[in-house]
Amino acid sequence: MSKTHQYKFPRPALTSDCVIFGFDGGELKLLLIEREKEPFKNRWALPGGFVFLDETTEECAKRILQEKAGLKNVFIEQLYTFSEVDRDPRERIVSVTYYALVDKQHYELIAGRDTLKVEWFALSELPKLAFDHTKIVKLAIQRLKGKISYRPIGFELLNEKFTLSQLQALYEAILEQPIDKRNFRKKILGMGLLKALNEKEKNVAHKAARYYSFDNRAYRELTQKGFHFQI
Amino acid sequence: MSKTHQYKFPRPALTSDCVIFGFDGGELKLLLIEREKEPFKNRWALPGGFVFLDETTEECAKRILQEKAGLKNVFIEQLYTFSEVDRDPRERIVSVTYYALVDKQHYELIAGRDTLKVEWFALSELPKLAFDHTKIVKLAIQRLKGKISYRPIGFELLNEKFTLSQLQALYEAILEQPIDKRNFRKKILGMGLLKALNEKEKNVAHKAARYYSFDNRAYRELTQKGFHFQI
DNA sequence: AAATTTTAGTGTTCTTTTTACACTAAGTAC
DNA sequence: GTACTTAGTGTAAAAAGAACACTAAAATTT
Repeated sequence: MSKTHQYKFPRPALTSDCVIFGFDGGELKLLLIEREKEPFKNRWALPGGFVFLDETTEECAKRILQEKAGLKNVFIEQLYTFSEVDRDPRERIVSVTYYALVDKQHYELIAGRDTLKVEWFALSELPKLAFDHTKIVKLAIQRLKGKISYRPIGFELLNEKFTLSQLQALYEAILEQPIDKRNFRKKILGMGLLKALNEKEKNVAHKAARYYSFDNRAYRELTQKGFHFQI
Repeated sequence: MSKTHQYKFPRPALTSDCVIFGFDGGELKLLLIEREKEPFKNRWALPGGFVFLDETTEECAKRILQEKAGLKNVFIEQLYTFSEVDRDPRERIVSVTYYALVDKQHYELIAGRDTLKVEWFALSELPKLAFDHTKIVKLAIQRLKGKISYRPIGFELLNEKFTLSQLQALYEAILEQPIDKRNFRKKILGMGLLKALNEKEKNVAHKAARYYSFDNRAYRELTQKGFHFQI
């Protein structure tokens, strides 16, 4: 990359912010960090940071997830780019935002390693957020709600093996509406995307449910044949 | 905005590029401009330009549409942010892309006003594009194809008044599949989103079709009541 | 060890939506 | 006024979605 053609325009700074979703079996949660510095010192915020010259915005988002929340190998997808001129009081900052879906249980312990204060908040009990982060979160929720029905991304929020009841509870939490158990099972099993495992729940005070896992390979094959996931 | 907190990181340049869709009654078209300078001199490209400090990326995209293609008051929506490190051979450039839907007929004359060479290309006959613009176009087509069915954005590609056959032809072109005439009419009229005008086609060598217009007000009201557009 | 509590797991009927399909009407060109 | 072309219309069959209630199995309590 030669410097000879460098553009002279003053440039907005470029950051990446992440909306991190988790699911605890009953409710959707968001991972937030507490800001240590001004502006918005001590306010909760989305983890974010500046995009370096040698990384894509997605790589940046993944780096931030790792550095600020201890999350690794996580599903992320671009959400939207926010560019309001006054979104940061210090200077012009454009943010390419991502949303991440993580298996909360799997990461709970790792999340504390960094020195920052990191906490899960129920969507219904979000604190006031720094910058325009509330707006970003709202869009992320809307996107997740829209996408969960026609793309099999919900599995990213669950353990690799899960029961059908857990899966249903997840859909009910995200869509914010009850789903008929029999119809749900009929539909999801009818797609042929779930592998029934020879394993059941243990130490539950009721009939133990069978575990299933998402069959990624089958999904790819079906998709090629024109199949469309739809809950 | 004080300069005291300015970040020292070297910054990617930020641009905005626009994928402009038009419809000529039979086929989807794309508006491209020919590059006057290196790199990719004389190659066709998406209109684009640098984001200034005092404008959002969306305002930038609208400015570019106006400056480079003579388009004004156009429907645009953010597509995706492309940030591959090597997408421009000169230096690191991140591009926030938009797609625009325009009534091609309405703008045909104005488009030539700028000094740049500007031309409509059928999607099936796109030339080799500069930079990663082919990738951007592919994503835009995919997005349009996905969105046209559940958001009433197709009307942006038609004149304010249109016949049902024109509307159907548009859907068939975008979805790349034939649609049954009677079922299409039943569905679209059943939504109550079209105002039947007291006006018919003129100078056509066959039965003249009635004109309709999209009823934006009805759409907003229905949407509030939980209605979901769906073709 | 019997009874209680709790969630897992299963089919059928009715309703709604989607699909498939063919003829008459109205305008212009010749 | 005949030919040509596209507009405009309804019904029946198939598929998908919605509504609904009981038995099975595990741990806990009595």
